[in-house]
Amino acid sequence: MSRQSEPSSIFSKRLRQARQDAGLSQKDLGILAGLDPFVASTRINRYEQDVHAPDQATAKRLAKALGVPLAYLYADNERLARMIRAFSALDATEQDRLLQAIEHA
Amino acid sequence: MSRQSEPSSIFSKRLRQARQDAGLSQKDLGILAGLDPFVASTRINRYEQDVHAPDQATAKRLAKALGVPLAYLYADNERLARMIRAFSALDATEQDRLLQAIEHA
DNA sequence: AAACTAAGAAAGTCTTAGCGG
DNA sequence: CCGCTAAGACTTTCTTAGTTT
Repeated sequence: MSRQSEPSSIFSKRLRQARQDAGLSQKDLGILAGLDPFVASTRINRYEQDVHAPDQATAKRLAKALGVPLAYLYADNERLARMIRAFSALDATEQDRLLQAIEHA
Repeated sequence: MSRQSEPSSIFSKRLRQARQDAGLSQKDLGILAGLDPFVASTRINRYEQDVHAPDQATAKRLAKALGVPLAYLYADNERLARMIRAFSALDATEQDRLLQAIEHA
């Protein structure tokens, strides 16, 4: 991961965006996700800067702490990102109804 | 990553599922994704068994080779997985129409 | 307080060289 | 051909200890 002058990864950008939307500091997000308070700030910072990438278990805990589906953190275009968040806010019945509609379009 | 008797990660399961749906061998998928042919089979195998996890750049190339959005490989429930695939098959106009409908539900 | 960084310690992945179905 | 695996080489992340805004 992480070459010098590359654009930030999708994950990095979505993570920062979602954290700021949630009004959390880097440290607070890390703690919420179950990281040791002494390392929380450093680790979240490195993820957002795309210097390091978390393993899948950590990514899952971050998504949970942020109240977004894990898949949202990997959505590589804005429409898909919006769709994932909106869809996850629906209840099961509405999700099923929507799937029927889309899959038979 | 990877403890002995844990269930496979979301990524592992979706990767295998998508590869089999595409009718590819582990080796062929790896080659399609740009891996060195000499290591392709081993690496895809390790990803599917959740022994190792690829970096984000590799995950992105795998998704592309499989014809699914990167986010699909991280969808942690079946409804969301189906939604991501169906949505990504729509053209931009239809995606926008759908977003309007969902976000104002 | 919040965001950020360097560097050694620690933990991970990758390549090579295979086995068995 | 296909799926799978061990182990040393190699590469990455993590913790500590800070600086900067």
